[in-house]
Amino acid sequence: MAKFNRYLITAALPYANGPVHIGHLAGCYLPADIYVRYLRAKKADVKFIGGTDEHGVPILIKALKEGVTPQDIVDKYHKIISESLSDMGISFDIFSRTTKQIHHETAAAFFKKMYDDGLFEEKETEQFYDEVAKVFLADRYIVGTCPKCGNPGAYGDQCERCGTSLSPDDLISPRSTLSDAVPVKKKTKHWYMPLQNYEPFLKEWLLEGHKEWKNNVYGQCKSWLDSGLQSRAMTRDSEWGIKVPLPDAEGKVLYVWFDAPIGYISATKELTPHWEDYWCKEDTKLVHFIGKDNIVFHCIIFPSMLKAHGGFVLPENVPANEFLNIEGDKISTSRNWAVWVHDYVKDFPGQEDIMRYVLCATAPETKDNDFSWKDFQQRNNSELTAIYSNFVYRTMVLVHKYCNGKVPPFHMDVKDEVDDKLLSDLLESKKKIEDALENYRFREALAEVINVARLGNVFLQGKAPWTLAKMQEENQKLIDNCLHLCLQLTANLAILSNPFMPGTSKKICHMLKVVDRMLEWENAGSLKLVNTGYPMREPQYLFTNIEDDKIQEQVEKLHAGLVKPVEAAPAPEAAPVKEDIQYDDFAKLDLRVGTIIEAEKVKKADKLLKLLVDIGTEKRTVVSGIALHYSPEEIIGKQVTLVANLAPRKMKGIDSQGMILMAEDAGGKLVFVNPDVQTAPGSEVR
RNA sequence: UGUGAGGUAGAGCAGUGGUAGCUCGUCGGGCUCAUAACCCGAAGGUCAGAGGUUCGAAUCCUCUCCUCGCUACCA
Repeated sequence: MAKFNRYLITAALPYANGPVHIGHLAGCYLPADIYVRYLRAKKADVKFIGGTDEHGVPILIKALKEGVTPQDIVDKYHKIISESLSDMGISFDIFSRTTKQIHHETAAAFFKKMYDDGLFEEKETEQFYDEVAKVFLADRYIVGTCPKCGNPGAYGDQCERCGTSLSPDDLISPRSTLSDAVPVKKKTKHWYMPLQNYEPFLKEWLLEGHKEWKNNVYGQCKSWLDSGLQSRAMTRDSEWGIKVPLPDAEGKVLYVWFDAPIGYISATKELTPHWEDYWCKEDTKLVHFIGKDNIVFHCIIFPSMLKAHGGFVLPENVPANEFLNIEGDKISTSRNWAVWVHDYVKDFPGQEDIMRYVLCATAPETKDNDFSWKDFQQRNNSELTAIYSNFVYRTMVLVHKYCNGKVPPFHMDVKDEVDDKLLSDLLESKKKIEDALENYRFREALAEVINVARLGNVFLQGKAPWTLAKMQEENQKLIDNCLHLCLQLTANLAILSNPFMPGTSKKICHMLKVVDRMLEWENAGSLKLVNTGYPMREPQYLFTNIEDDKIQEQVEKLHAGLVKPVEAAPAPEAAPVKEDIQYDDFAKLDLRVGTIIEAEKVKKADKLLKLLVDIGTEKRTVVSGIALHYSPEEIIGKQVTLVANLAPRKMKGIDSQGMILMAEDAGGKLVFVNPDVQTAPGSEVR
């Protein structure tokens, strides 16, 4: 740590088109805040930067749909998001927004510098355009029928049903999601950043220089670099965003992923005139806290931008977390499967520390993790209440009972090895916590904090002052020593848990009547935090048990809020009937009834089943794309209709001798077309 | 399709070649200052599966299975 004289900590800018949920907290805001509070307690020079990301197409679209301006949307969500985060004690030094003037200027200047240095490629391409809504459409905003699986709700970049990567050109009957118009191709010019030019730099800086990064982050970056980078457009056609600062750039804005990370710089500028100390001096440690969805932008693209522009420090680490699930299911804002932060602070006022604790304890640090209300209750009741709060409470009660509510003296003459052990255990825990925090292992650090409370309970149990008190006069010295140490340990707990649960630490300070300055990290491990003879306040509970009904209420609320997916997307009308054919055309088809006698999945193909079909005279091997609708076991013995004279075709190396007829509904569900009753295999269909 | 991360006791995790560990939960005991809280103890695991290297494998190699992500114009 000696290498660095100041810290610049950023947390991903939440996108201002909706509120934040606990997945956001667990993924980046909470770990960032814990890290920052720890650094502040160490009296480090640190700035904690955040803000809302307010540009981009989704905001524009949301505004169009709601009939308001994009500014209305971002104003609304900036307010909700910043209040939610501040309610949870996320202690940004500044929480800015990318629609601010200072950011527009900073981002535009950044772009201009790169442009002037000749670092962009100018390319003209054809993009899809919605002539009704008068906007260019990202692939995502075009829907149509998937050519592979027939899903009528496939997006222009991917079909979510069969997982195929698509381009809008592949879609059958593409439509704009905005206006339903048929997209047309239109020429447009953009500025591309040739990321491939930065490969040598990235390989050396990241792959060679930062092997200590988390597995998930490092692996992801290595995967990108190994497969080779390519040019990426840094501008978009849109009215909502930062205008491209060039003369011939009407209707062009910066790509949100170009402007958003520059938001960290703009916000620092807004915060302090000394912003350059944090961004441009080599002895600054820059750390980006993000969720795993942001890895490439923060580890590949933004560092390349910083390098290209020149004069900026590069991130020292990017400790991205994985995703948090809720009650076993992915968080989904569109289905409203989420625990919203603004709901939590309303339903559990003054109990932010419980959620901070639970989210840190179950944070998805190495893999996706699950949040459940049952777990929330259990951790509160058995860890925070039973171990932590209870230790502090019983200490306070005993001090009031046997020591008149004042810090008892410590008598050196009756000190024993158990007392010494307590101190050495405490120092060891402190070291473990520091080590874990400095290496972004927040779960581990927090577990060790609880362990300190556990040490207290073991100590208290072993000394049993309530037993000593049966002969209080002769044992007073022993009682004093025990409770003196328990009080010092309580004060230590306040320091050690402060980064995680600042509200709780404050409560302890209040009870012990000490000033907040005691919470400075260098005081941890000291046994001189409260002074002999000093009176304490009345005991108070730091945490109380949460009853089943309160948890039940939350679970019900979660399920009640769940929005059922709209059945089969915007159910398109049945496909129009094709043009007439003559009987002879039809007669060319040889359709037979067959019985499936064997079925197995085709390896390395999600959708294919290999079938053996008995058509009386022979048995045919047929590969059919029905694996998503039928399992092999359930179809053996079923009768089907087979196109028997279809030219054989190899699929996945298997010769498919025919095709099974399927009926498909508007939602894309496939069912067999088969005889009404069992019919002899080989029967002709006409 | 390729690729990244992950798969260890009922749950959540640690463990990179040498007797499988921690927390919660469960069960038994102790204590009574404390919020049915605390303390002590026990049960519970063919370390996803198969094969290989090794005196020895959760750990190294190969293959397979499962979960989640990425695959470049969603942010």
